[in-house]
Amino acid sequence: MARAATTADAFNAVAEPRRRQILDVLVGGERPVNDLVRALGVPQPQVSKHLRVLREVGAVEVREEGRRRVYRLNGDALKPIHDWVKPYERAWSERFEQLDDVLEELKEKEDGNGSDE
Amino acid sequence: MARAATTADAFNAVAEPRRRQILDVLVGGERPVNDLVRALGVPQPQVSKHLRVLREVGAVEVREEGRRRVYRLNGDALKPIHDWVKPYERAWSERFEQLDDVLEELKEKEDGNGSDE
DNA sequence: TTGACATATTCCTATATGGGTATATGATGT
DNA sequence: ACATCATATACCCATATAGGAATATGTCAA
Repeated sequence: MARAATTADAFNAVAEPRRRQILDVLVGGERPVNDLVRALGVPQPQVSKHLRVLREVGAVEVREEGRRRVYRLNGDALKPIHDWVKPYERAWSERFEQLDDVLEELKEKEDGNGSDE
Repeated sequence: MARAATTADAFNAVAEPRRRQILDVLVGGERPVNDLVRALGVPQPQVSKHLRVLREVGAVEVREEGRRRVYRLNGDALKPIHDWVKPYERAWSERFEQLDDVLEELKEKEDGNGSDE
């Protein structure tokens, strides 16, 4: 089997740097395709193709406005990524390390006295 | 050009569900390969291959212990993902939406009086 | 209608993939 | 030395890709 499709889920969709870049631009508000083309400095067909992928995973939505299509962010689609990576935060967060120290201390104290409950 | 290598960065590495699963197991503490094989219910060669990818992006580290290799998590490698996705949190967070309401209110108040500075 | 503009789609190609299966490497105990 | 356990690697294959280039689709303005 090959790799999962880029459109399989948000994880696969945002694995591509250009697509993250597009989303980063759209955080600043909705934009027509041409704005994105200029912002990324990438040929228009590629931008359209990336937008298709983002659309398919629900990360962006389109609105037709005359001859242009205005894309807007739909951050909800990224929630699974956030939720998944969140627990790993403790690995690099000072605050969590300090919390770990406190918990360690409590545990030692508990181990000290045999009284239970 | 083809898709970026799975070993290109953490984003590409964790796009594969099995690899996220492996990391999720390792959050609970270091484990030899065989434990992972049983935990995932996947043939051993596949687990070893996924571990290779995770090693190459720095998401796990190995320790040799007799004839087994004990893998442990290195959450730091996932920080870029967390950092990237964090700003999108406001899209689904109630708390941020409420903050947005407050800011909106402040903005309207400011628009009301023409006094500047 | 015609031409310019905005966007999407199609066709091409090299490439890396994940799964399956078999085998290599290396350590352990007897 | 040997069989066994633990892990990694090699090989094969179908598949989806990202980029490039060309073109289709659709809208506006004169």
